[in-house]
This record gives sequence, C-alpha cells and structure tokens, in this order.
Amino acid sequence: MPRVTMLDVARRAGVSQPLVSQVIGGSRSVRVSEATRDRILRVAEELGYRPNVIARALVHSRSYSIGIIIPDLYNPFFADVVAGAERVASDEGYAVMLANAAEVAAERHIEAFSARQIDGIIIDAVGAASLDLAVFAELNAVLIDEPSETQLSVMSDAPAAGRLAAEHLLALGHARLGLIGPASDLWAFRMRERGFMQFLRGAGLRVASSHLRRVSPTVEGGRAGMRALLAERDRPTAVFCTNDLMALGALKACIEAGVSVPREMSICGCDDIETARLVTPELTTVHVRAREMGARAARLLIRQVESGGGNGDDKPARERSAKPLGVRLVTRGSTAPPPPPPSGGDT
Amino acid sequence: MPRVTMLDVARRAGVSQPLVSQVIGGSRSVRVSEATRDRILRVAEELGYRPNVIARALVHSRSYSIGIIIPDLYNPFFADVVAGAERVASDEGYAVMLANAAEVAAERHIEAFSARQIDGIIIDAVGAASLDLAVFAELNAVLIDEPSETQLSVMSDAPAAGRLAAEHLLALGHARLGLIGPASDLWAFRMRERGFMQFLRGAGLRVASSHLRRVSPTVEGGRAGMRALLAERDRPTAVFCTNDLMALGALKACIEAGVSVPREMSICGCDDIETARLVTPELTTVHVRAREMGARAARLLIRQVESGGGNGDDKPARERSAKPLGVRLVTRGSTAPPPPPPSGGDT
DNA sequence: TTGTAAGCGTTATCAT
DNA sequence: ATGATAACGCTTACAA
Repeated sequence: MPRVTMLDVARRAGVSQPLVSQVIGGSRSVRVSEATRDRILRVAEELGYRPNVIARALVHSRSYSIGIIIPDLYNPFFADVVAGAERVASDEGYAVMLANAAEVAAERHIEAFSARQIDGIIIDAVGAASLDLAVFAELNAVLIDEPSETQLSVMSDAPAAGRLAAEHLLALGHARLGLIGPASDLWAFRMRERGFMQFLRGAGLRVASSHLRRVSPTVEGGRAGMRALLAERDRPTAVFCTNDLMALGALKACIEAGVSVPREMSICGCDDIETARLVTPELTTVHVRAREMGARAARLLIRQVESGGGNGDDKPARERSAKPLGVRLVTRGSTAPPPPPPSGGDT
Repeated sequence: MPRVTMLDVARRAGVSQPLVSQVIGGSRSVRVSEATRDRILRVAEELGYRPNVIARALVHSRSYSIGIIIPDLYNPFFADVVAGAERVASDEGYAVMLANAAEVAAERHIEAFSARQIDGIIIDAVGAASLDLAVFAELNAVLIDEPSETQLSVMSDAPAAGRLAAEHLLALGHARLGLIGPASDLWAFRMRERGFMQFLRGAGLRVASSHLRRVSPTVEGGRAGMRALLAERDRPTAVFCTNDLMALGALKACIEAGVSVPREMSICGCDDIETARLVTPELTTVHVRAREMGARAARLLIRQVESGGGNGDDKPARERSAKPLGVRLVTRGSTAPPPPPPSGGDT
C-alpha cells in the first residue's frame, strides 16, 4: 500500500495540496483560516500522514541528517562522542549517519555522505589534515580535536592533559618518566605529548629516547609498549600513555610481568573511559569530556547548517569555534610515589 | 555554487538528460552507442558529477540507507554489532543511520527513520516485542536476538550460552550457584538464564531464590548484585552473569570486598567483550559473535529490501532467518573449583 | 540509438 | 485565504 501523501490529505479535506503543505509546515505566516487548518490537521491525523523527509530534502537540498566519522567504534571514547552528538542531533530533528573509518576509508564515507546530501559532517580524529581540502569546500564540517583555519572545530585542551599528567607524576617524586603513544600525527595525541614534554622540560627533566615508545593507540599497542619498557635496563618508574586504551594495555603488561602497579610502576592514562575504573588498580587518568565534545560538535554543525550552509563569510572559523574543553586529572590507584632506590651499599 | 546535475552533463555532452541517466545508471540493458557512452562518462568526470541519492530515492521510494537501533552504545558488544552491520552495508552501497535507544525512545527513532524512507531497520535488543507491531507492517526490519513470527531475525544460541556456563561451573565442582541478570524481558537474557537453569535442573540442582539477583545489565548493576550476594549467609561459590558488563561489575565488587576470584568465588560472564581480557583475573565467559550478528543482520535486511521490500509472501520469516549463531565457552581466570568446605570439626 | 513526457512528494512563488 | 504552477534531480515508459 502506497504511503499517504499531502495530496491524499488535500483531496480528503477538499483543499489544494499546497495548502496542506502550508498547514503542516507550520511555522509559515499564519495565512490560513482556523477552520480549514483544523480540518486539514484532523484529516492528516486520520489518514496517518507522515511527512516525506526525502521529498522535502530534494526541494531544500538538505537532508536533515548529519554524518559522523570516527576512527574506531571499539574505543569507548568515540562511542561517547557519538552518543553525545546523536543526542543533540536527534533532539534537533536530525538523523545521524555513522561512519567507522576503521572499516572503510574516510574518503569513501565522505563520498557516500555527500551523495546523500548530508547536511554536514563531524569528523573526529581521522587525520582531517590529510583529507582533500576540496571536499570541505562544498561541505559543512566540524572537526573534533583538529584545529583548522577554515573549518569549525571543537577541541579538548590536549596540552593541558599532558601537562596535568606530568605535573601529577613529578609531584609524586618520579624522575625517570616514560611515554607511550602512537606514531600517528593526530592533533590530540601530539598535543598531549607536547604538554607532557614541556612540563617536564620546565622541571629540568626529559624522557629518555629509549623510554619513548611508539605503538598503535590500542590495548595491544600499550601492552607491547610497556613490555618493551619493562625490558629496559634502566626502566622508568612512571609512564604516561596518551590514551586509556594504551594505559590499560600497559597495566596488563605489568600484571603479566609481575611488576606491581603502582608500587614499582606508575601508569597514567588519558580520556577516562569507563573501563579505567574497572581494572585493578583503577587507572589514574585525565578526564576528557567526550560526550560533551560530541554534543558541542553537533550543535555547532547544526547551527552552521541552519544559518545557511557554506561555512560563513563572517568571522573566521577559528573564532567561531568554542574555546577548548577543560580536562581534569582523576587520581586513582595506578600512580604512587616511586619505589625507594635499591638500598644497595654504594654510600 | 550549485551542484553538477545530470542536466549539466547532458548539455555539455550534447545529449538529453535521460540518456545520461541511462549511462550513469549503468546496469540497464546497454542500448547506448559506445561513442556517446564514453563521451557522457568523460564529461561527467570532467564536471565532477556526483549522483544525487536523494533524488533517486524520491523516485524509487528507497533511500539506500538502513537504520540500526541498539540499546546502549557504551556496551562494546553493541559497538561490535554496529561495526559488523556498517561494514556490510557500506560495501553494498548503503549508509547506516545509528540510533541509540538509551538516549531517545526507540519509537521516536523509528518515526524518524520512517520519515526518511529508510529502507530497513535492524533492531537489536530493544524489546521489539513491546513495539507497536503496526510500524513493522510498512517497514523492512530484521531483529537481533528476538525471535518473531513475522519478522526476519538473527539470533545467537542464547540457551546454549547459559548451558555452557552451567556445564562449566558444575564440572568445576560447584554446587551453590548464583545468577545475576536483568529483570528486563529481552529474549537473549531470558534464554541465557533458561539454558543455565535447565542444565542445573538436569543435574538436580537449582539456584536458591536468594542467590538470584535482578539488576540492570550494566557494570553498576553487576557490582550491586554481587555485593548483595556476598552479604548472604550462605553465599554461592560461583555466579553466572548474563552479560559481561555485569560480570565485570561483579568481579569489581569481589575485589573491593577482598573476596578472591576465583579462589573464593568463580564468575562467568557472557558476550566476550574485549574488556573481559583486560581485568585481573581475566574473565571466563561465553563468546558470542557480535560482529557477525551485525553483519548477518545487514545482509539479510539488504537482501530483503532488494528483493522487493515488504517482507515477502513466500516463506515465513522464521524459515528465512538463518539458524542461530553458535557460541563457545572461553575459559579464563575467573573460574576455578570451589574452595574446600570449611575444615571445621563436624566429622 | 536517442529524445520527449510524465511523475516521485514536497516547497515556494505567484495569481486569484 | 486559497489555488495554480513551477521547481528540486532523477528514473522510466514511450515515442521518434
């Protein structure tokens, strides 16, 4: 059975179809008599009329849906971002199309989105810098954790995250620090590292090159990184992992190696995903407001879309992007003062 | 700047617009001369033509996108399901719209989907039984873990999951068993429980009513459930949690209470999410192929959509649904034989 | 082999 | 206050 259209409603109500559109569209200047308006609405109700968003989209060249591209749905952090965005979008009447760049190249996803006249895209941590800038020209996009001259973005205060971790570890008395992070050039990772390194430098310390481990930003990566660190002759007493997944892997590696955390090794992560509180000891980490980032990104995007597409001619993107979202250290069980130096007899 | 349409291509190539449609549409019987075909394609390329899926959708009453509704994106299990579905859909040229029933009521999502002429919906564990059946009449839907007379579905072998858990625990020598599960009437949970209970009954055992804990299917729920169990006078020596999130929470509760797992308490979960291997001890659990379920559901749905919508008149849905996906026990560190009975002197 | 005409369900711009 | 009419970009008969 074909779906009920405005024309059906119109006929049944004895009016023209465009008039039905007027009434249903609603917000239009109220140039319709109460009587007919009521009649039309009643008939629409009776017939179970549902607006056809597709048809509307064709006319408006807008689809009332937004896309979101994330690198990895398995990372609860991104699940959080998506949940936040979805919440806002749904409230505003937008659907959200999900694209997992781990499965399919981001470019293909953008293609597909664009063919669907998606109104805008949220891109989180897929190395937007490397994406063809041309695609953005036609598209509304807001980047997450990737500053840009031309695009809107929402960011966490990544340098502060690194700084907080360093500060915490130094305050505990550590002097031999390690760092586990991905080789990728994603902004958030880079900045977390930089913040960490800079704070150390300010304290006259540095991370020995053998204590800097490049791994994939996953549990497995973190585990491998920590294993390598533990094998070092002069291993660090504390390690900062630039995301929680790696920190969790690092913790796992310590447990497997019989190295006590935090007594012999302190570990600090970043993100504060739920799992961080599940392991033993619970993970000290830097809380990043993933959900809020997703929500903000969605709000920003929708505002841009509704203010007439094409990323405006008014203020530069940079200005219109909100200031970075604050982060905060969450001290839990995986960090403690370093072990006393071996009580050997060299005095 | 307006987007390039078929009409633009047609004009530039000196042909009519429908002819361009013929050529671009492709699969149609090849009633176009090589020469013009090439020319058209070349011009399209030059102009950077991109098909407008929305317009196509309006004609076909199909949107080439599918929706997926899950109860909770935070549960990595569902992230897996989504990833599987997304992979398949994307390969087949479909976009996937995500809907998180935790944020917004499933009904509203279905409404929104339907307005967008979504071609079909995958519904996972949102109590499809409780949904208005009328909505399905117009929609292609495949249910995950929710058997139905009228709808296609893909299921895991949930009863077997419960059975395997029971079998494992009994084989270890446990006789006082506990069960932690949600009160919700979701099929998978119900069946896991039933499988568990039945196997026990077959062995002449049962779960004492005070050892059956109804909680929300989350980490917090599991933690609460286990706390209650630990407070019991005659507490169980082993507990089956009907998903891993609860099992993880239960484990956490034991650790907090200083109860050694698995020495004093065995815990078996269900799902086998990645986190299960992160905690210490690693979680014994029943592996369910989440990713594969998502992929299958997507394949089934797309096949149904392409075979002409409206859930066919041929075979009953039940038959066309694939047989349940097998599950398997993954024995890890959270289960062991029960502690010896207190060596008190009652002999 | 190709062009013409109609129509998918809306919205928007006019007259009336 | 309401109704024609055109338009959105495409597919699909049908005619040439």
